[in-house]
Amino acid sequence: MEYNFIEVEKKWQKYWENHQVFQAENNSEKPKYYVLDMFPYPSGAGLHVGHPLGYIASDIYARYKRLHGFNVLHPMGYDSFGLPAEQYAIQTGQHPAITTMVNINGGVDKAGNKIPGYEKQLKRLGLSFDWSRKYRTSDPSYYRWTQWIFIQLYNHYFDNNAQKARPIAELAEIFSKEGNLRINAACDADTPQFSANEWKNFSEKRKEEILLQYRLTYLAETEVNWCPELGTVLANDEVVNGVSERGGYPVVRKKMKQWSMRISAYAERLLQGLETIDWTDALKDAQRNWIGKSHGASVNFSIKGSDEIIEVFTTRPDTLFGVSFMVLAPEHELVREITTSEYKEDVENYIYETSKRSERERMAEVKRITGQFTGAYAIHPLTGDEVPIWIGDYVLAGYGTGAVMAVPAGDQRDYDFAKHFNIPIPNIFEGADLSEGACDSKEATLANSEFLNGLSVTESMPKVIAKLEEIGAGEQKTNYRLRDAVFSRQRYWGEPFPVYYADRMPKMLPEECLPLVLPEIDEYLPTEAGDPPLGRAKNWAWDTNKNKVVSNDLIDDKTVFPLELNTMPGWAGSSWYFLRYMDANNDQEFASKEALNYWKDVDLYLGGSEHATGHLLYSRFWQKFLYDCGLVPKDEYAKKLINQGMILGTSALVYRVRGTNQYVSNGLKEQYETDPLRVDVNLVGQGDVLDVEGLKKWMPEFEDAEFILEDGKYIVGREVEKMSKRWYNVVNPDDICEDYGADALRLYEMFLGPLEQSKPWNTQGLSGVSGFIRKLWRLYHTNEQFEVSDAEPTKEELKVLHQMIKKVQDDMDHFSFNTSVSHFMIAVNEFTRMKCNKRAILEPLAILISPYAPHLAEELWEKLGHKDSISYATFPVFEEKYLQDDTYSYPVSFNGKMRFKRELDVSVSRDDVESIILADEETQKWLGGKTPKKIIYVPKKIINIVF
RNA sequence: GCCCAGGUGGUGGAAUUGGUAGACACGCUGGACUUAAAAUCCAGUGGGCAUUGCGCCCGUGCGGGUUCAAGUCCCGCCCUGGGUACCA
Repeated sequence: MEYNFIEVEKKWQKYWENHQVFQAENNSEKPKYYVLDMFPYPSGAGLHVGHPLGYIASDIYARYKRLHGFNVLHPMGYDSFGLPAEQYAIQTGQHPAITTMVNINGGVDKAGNKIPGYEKQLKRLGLSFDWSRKYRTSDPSYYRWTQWIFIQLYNHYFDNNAQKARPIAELAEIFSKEGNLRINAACDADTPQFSANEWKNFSEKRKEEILLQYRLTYLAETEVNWCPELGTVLANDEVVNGVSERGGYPVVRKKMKQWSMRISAYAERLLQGLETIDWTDALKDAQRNWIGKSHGASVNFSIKGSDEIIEVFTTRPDTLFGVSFMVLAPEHELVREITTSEYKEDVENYIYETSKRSERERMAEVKRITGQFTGAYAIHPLTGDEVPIWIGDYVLAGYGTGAVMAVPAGDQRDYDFAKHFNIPIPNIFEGADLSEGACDSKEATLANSEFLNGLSVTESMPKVIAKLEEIGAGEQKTNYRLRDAVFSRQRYWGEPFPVYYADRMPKMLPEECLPLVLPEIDEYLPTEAGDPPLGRAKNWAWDTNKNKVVSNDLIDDKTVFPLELNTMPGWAGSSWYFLRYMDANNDQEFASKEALNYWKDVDLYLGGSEHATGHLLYSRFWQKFLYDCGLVPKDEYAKKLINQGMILGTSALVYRVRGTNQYVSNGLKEQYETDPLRVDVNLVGQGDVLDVEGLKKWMPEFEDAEFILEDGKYIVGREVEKMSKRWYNVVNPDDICEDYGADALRLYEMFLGPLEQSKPWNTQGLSGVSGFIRKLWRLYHTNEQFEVSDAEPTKEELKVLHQMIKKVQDDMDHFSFNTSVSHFMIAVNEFTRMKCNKRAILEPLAILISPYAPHLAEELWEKLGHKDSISYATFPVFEEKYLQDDTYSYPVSFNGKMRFKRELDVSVSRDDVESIILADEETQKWLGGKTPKKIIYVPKKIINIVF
């Protein structure tokens, strides 16, 4: 009886579902283990073979942990709010909720395309998810808590001294006692200073405005990335190379009133926290760079004829005597104030020109130097010299203070600017040649710098900072690149903010009124007035008496107020989803204290590295905030994180002879002038042979094609590139499950190579694991009948078994799934050779392999006479004694080159080894009469003779 | 430019602390079975020289070095992939 994977896989998937085999317990005596996959967005295109790589790896680990007696939480759900479903809604009018449902459960889209259904595809892979904890971020029962967390953020501020969040009510208390002069809290840059008395005399609205400048989520006029094509703002991590990450549309800078998250307050904690978690260095580095901590000084320059001062941040305060001009960002708030009438027009023109240029244009023209003198002068704090103030777009409004002290001698950008505008370049370094460029060496010695002359960079830093502090013109300062994250999206398919506006000030809905459910609208587009799509909702007002959503007609701004029209960004729901899995069906809290304290954190988190500076930073921030509020037990939520690599496609190329409809086989293409064209990889069989008839039917353009064959076959060219529909190189896991089975797919994806590496997919390779599965099956069968013997295993058989146990265990510790698969093959080859069908070997073998090929293992387990699922069997215990050999086959090397082997007793002494080896005929041959200088003997490793 | 990861047969990769380079597979070649093909099984397969037998020489991106011994460690380069970019 050959192994029928189709039937067996169906049988066990049904069994697991019916018996809820993988349901995790929230109160268990067993130790917990939480294995999490990154939240997928269920797209209509469905899975390709690259997607399940991480799911398979995490599933193997989860199953492995169950075999070791852990209570394993291994959940799955959907990050279902987001742009693609909404873009589809704009095009077709289909509600994004329906699109999302179809994408998850399968069906047919508006254009009649068959949608495979994300969940069906996942279930076919035999993944041991606890489906009872499944949810979608677009479920009101889920986003109710996203809204709730938003309110908590709104109700807190960040105490810089304590480095933690505190209730905003405490802050108001402090203000009424001592104003804000002494408080050290994270706030907007333009927060005014006031005394207790001033505070008391502020109107209620003014007080609210000021508190808003401290809240961890706040409404403020900010410079945002506006994407006109998508009709929404985007966060920094959603903008890649000046265009939107999704769609690649241009992004421009724009000032808008938006909700923001004060993530910058947590910059230091986010940085420090990295030290405590086991994530890859690449990922930690990416986060460190994004946070961008730098040490330096803030220096205040007064302005000639003005009370205003310009504060700059510099990492090189030692070069202060080299300042020959200042540059402000065009958006800097003081620009208009300080510009002299003479330069007003030029400055206005410059600001206008800059604002027109998109981020992308600015980046593309990095080499273009632009700027404009303002006519104003700053006063150098140490020399008293007058320093001209310029504006230039190489200074970014969002970093530091949006102003720099320019030291052309020490900074290449300042140097280029000075050269371009003929500004003097005073040399402040001993013996530096400034004819070609700035001297940015940290080894330089200072000159022309008064009390710093002759000092090195490191020596002068503290001196100059001390001086600045002494005269009150500056201080030591640490700066972070990390900026607050814009949290509003002018979109429909996202969480509504639980916010209404009274007298244009935001007010939170009462917590008990959540969720605020997304309203129905007629079209998923902005309103004619330019308001976000929610502006189309007819019932989108909040009645503060009835505590419910009512018709807009009832708005009176006394008891009925308009609701917020923006929605939350895609990352809102994914910033805390890992907590919800702990208690997914709780309708009283986001998760119960008991559940949170039992599961605590994620033990293993698997996902792609593309989330390094987005999701993985935001979610750490929310976790830290919730931790500060005492709502979660850990301030880092994922102990260990692994980034799985990408599986690349292997595109198939045909070569069209230029100007004809003839296609020439790969081996002959050099004889013609050809253009390569990509064709569907599914038309290519063994040996890269193209199914010519299939190609003719595939697309009309090939219908009348002629083919120049080699050896009667058309051989395609191959190219490795990203798996993508447009390259026709997408391989669907459903097809693989159909042809080879899910177990074969699981084994093969792991066998392909190290988890973290990118590697190309090649369907041909599947025959290897497929053959292995059959071979394994045959071990348990004789003459097509299941048959195992109860005979005692031999020493040799036990050795192979225990070698495998050890290997699998070690590999698991290092997440080297690929080498385990190789080792299964080796062991099965060995047992086949030994004709071993003993229960004492085959039972543990089935358990060892069950995380990788669970369907096959369950079937064998049942045949072995077990009533329960193999998922909760006990992992075989490794015993060293079976590996111990009496002899070892030593490689004997001469000057490091291996020449022959000799079997020696492991207990033999060094002296004996030397005399045995020297007496050997082969040794004498290799020595050729010379005397050995030295004999290296490493027990159970090597013998090396040096001569 | 900066940061990170990587470079081993025709291909994917193995060699976990320096100790037999190329495990395990794919592919390819030859053979068996078959009318034939597929499937299956067996053998060979890093390159070169020799194949009359032993065998020998060269080989882990390149050039140096440390060591009895280097794919592995150190120094200097080259290349590929990813991230990031006027960050003061």
